[in-house]
Amino acid sequence: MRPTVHDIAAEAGVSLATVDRVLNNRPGVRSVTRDKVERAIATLGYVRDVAAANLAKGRSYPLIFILPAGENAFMRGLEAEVRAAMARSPAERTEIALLCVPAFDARALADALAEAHRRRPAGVAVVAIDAPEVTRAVKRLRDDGIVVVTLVSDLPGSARDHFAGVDNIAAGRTAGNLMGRFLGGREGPVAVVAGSMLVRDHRERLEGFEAVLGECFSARQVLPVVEGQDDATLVEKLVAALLERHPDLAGIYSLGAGNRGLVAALERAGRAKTVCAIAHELTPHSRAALLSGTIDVLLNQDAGHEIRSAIRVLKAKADGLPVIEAQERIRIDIFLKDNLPNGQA
Amino acid sequence: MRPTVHDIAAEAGVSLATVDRVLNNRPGVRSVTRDKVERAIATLGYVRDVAAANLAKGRSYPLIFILPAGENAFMRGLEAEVRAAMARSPAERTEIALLCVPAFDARALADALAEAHRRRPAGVAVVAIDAPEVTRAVKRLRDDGIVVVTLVSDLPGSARDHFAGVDNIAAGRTAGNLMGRFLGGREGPVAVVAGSMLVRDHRERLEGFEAVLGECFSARQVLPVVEGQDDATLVEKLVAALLERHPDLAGIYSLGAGNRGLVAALERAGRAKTVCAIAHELTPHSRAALLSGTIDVLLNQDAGHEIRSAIRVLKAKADGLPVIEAQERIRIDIFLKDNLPNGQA
DNA sequence: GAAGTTTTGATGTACGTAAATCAAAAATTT
DNA sequence: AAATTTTTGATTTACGTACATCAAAACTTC
Repeated sequence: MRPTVHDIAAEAGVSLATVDRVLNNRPGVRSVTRDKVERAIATLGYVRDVAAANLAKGRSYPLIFILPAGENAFMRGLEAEVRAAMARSPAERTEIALLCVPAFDARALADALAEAHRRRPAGVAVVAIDAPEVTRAVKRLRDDGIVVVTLVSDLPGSARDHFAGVDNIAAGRTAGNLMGRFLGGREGPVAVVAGSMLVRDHRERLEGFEAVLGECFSARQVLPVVEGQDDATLVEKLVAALLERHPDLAGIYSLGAGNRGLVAALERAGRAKTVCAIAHELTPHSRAALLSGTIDVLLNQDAGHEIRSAIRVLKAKADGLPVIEAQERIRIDIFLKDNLPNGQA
Repeated sequence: MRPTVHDIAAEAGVSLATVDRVLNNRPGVRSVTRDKVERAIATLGYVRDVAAANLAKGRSYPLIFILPAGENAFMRGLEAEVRAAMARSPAERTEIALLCVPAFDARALADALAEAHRRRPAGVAVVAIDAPEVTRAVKRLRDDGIVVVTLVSDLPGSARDHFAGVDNIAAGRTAGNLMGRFLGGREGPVAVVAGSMLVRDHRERLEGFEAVLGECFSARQVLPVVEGQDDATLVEKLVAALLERHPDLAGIYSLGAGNRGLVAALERAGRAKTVCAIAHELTPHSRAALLSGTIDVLLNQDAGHEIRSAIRVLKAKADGLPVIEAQERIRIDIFLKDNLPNGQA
């Protein structure tokens, strides 16, 4: 049977109250006594029953999630996962609120963070934009003891407690490696379509992609990146222009959203099968394009894992508990049409 | 505030005892009364506080894990994760025992299952061998109400409750797709090295691999599979022979263990860079070979996820609770040298 | 060694549920 | 209508921890 507070009180030869004082480091315990108790804890291998402790404390965790608004299917997937987490709230002792702000708008995001601050939650999860006012807003939250986790796109210079997202440089490198190998000896340049260089994840993916092509496939020309604002209509226009200007285009790496536009442009130009397309995020559209062969590889981050991980980390950090980094690592899923899970998304 | 049993008693106009009878379907409640209570539960949106319930019940989950013995690095990784779970036992109310049996020995495995049966655990997790005596042993466990989860390699015809492992057909198909694309127009046949056709996961990977090559890369010759018994020494001999017999060998798919032998043979023959090698499971050796370029792609299943998922499922099923299949899906990790996590394994 | 301070003990209540007991009420049968 | 059975209520204890209160003991300080 696992030891309880009573057992360690008996083992240490002190009262329950003293054990409690040590465990919850309340004042009024001589250091000799404290040592006795701590030795008893060690020898018996006592571990606090977190469930019972939470029950007794009646603790709950008010959390705020801040996501970009708009049509971006991946972000809407994230939102769906946040709502699923809300539905689990009673069981997880969380009280989750959701704020949506215009995409790529640092000012609006900073305002949303200030609003979140006013509500005094235990923690905030935010899809960050890499801008000074955002960094400052995060700092103010942290100064008030509010835990901040960045989601999907990080804010490395800031005081954020944790980043729940993939290693975007590695993602870009992976795309570069696959693109290089898939193209093999085939001629022609490679294009890159991003959402915006304002967000760090897109910058990092580009950096990784270009690095690998430069290192390992230096014969391959990479065209200057174009920014589609994660907007399908704009992306379609841009890709159509690229296809027209470069009849020998060998590949496209779409590292942001708006893949409906990418797929439409490729198919309309009749180049779906000849251009190697690598894109990000599994959505109903990108899934269909992968199965049809228009997209060759999809890199994905599991939205459900990201949200659940963020919540675990927020709760742990709010309690001052350590986080097992290895367990919270968000993996880069690589989907070919052969390993597509047949369920959701 | 979330509703408690008291609230639903008040709402339904019955006593606490009656609510308890309904919640834990104890006998002695008229169906009219039961309906009243259930309506109250629905209108208040009551959700049982599982933590408090477990506390009150003092429930614990005796579980048994059965793994193959031997040098197989992946299996030893699984074992390490089981031991890590044992260390977490006090916090998770589990009591985990570990049995190791000789690999590829159906008889020994059936005996181990019988031994597990004798110990009357709440659940058993087992790396299955696809043999009638194993299926029968699993059936006997199930007939006694013991939950059975297969791990890594499934036993589809059996009564097992759940499979915690990857879709091995998809894994084989993925390997086939990548092999086909990586080789591009290059000449030469492809070899397949398995551990044993006795275990289902190896058979399924082979099936998927051959299917994709047949469907999409039908010009490519696939040599007959050779079985290395997951033994590095044997694998090295077999691969060395393959390399000698086929000077134009373009690729090798190693779908089992013993990759030390694969790497050694390739490097000794000076063919490490010219033969495209795709292998399974991230271990210290395979990781090094991926980084050095001897192995081109590693397919991996996360041992930690598998063990943790198996435990969650065993506990849930032991309580008769539903399992969220999507959440328990084990993903196929595809590692290139660019997206290798820098931590463990 | 008396007064003051700090440390410790004893005890009780609470959290939300499980499970048991016994009495009371309601329904059923005769 | 009495006897019997079934259903319901009231109450208690327990799980392991948190937290508060008050009294008793152990230390200081002068």
